[in-house]
Amino acid sequence: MRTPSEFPRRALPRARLWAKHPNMSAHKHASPATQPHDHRACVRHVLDEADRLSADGTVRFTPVRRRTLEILLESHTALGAYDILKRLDAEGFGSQPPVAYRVLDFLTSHGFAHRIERLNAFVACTHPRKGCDPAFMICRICRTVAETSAKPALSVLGRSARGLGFRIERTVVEAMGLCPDCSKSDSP
Amino acid sequence: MRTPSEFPRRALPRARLWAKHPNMSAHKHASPATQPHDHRACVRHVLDEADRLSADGTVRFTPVRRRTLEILLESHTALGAYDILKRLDAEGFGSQPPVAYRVLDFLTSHGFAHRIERLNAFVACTHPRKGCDPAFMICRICRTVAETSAKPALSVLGRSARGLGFRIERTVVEAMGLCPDCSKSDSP
DNA sequence: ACCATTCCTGTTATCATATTACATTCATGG
DNA sequence: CCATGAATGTAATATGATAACAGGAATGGT
Repeated sequence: MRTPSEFPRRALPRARLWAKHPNMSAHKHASPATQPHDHRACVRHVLDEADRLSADGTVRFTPVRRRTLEILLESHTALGAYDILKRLDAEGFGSQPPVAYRVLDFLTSHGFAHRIERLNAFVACTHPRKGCDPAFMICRICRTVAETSAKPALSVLGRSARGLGFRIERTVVEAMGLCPDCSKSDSP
Repeated sequence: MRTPSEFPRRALPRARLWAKHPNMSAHKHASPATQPHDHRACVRHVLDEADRLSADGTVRFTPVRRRTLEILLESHTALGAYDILKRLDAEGFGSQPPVAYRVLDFLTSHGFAHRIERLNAFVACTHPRKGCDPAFMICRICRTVAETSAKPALSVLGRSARGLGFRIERTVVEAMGLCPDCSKSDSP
């Protein structure tokens, strides 16, 4: 196994990599994936947030973790765990499935990424914060994923759940269909 | 390969097994899975519907198909494709994955069963009819699945989709949590 | 500075879920 | 009675996910 010092993948000083006690604060939503936007700013925005949280909390953004987030952020499309694993392996990280799954578990449980159940795949969260109750629109052609809020939909569902005595802990809302671009090419 | 005549699994006369041109009609919802109900009636209700559709339409309810539906109907819990396959194999049907996946594909595409994305598993639909836009409440302990309508939630989501130029074709709404029973045992 | 603890990373092996490709059977309709 | 297409069957393989365990690195106490 190689030593971490062989992987100076990022410009950040080591000290900023390790931190504790996160305090995720809400902020304005980023532009949705399907809308034209300044993607470099969009990426920087998320990474800055990650660094900020790293700097003040229990969230430890290690090299693999941060690199994986960067990979996910390259596009707003869903990537499978093995796609990510291939990338990480090629860059000198571990080559075995648990490497990818552990990182993805970290990212999703801290709100930096979401799992798309329908695709068994993952996307970066473009507005990382707690309790974001996301709903996704997934393009069945290009796998682009646009994230919106499921809050209004969930309030309706919650009422129905209470009627049944069911206690909801988490809800998956995923709409499959065509993004604006693919919608044009697929049919009039 | 054994001949079909070796498998007189059902009491129905052969003639009723094959039919064409379905005409699924809506009817009242069955009692939700988490509520106490007459399950024998609940099962009969669905199978009668299947037979009725078999009798007048393109829907061909072959032995494996009908048997699989019966298996799914035994409980309101989600079964994996391989669980079902094991059962079918034991009863003399094929033993390879495509057997199960094809049947499940038939059942889901005709509205007799639903795929639960979160569990990679399947449940019988207790009120088979077209365009039912289901939402599910899934117990994370006993895997019981209660089906309700996602219509109200979807109308909200649809508005958001139109705003993004996204064309929704199908929506997955799955709430994970605790059913009334497991809710009691898990915590006060 | 040293050690203990804990978290993180890595490995091998295995399991679970799903599909492709192709052969055979059977109901149906000419 | 045969042609056709749908349904069923098989083997082989792809894809997704976890269990179990070993070594390394940061942290905290002394």
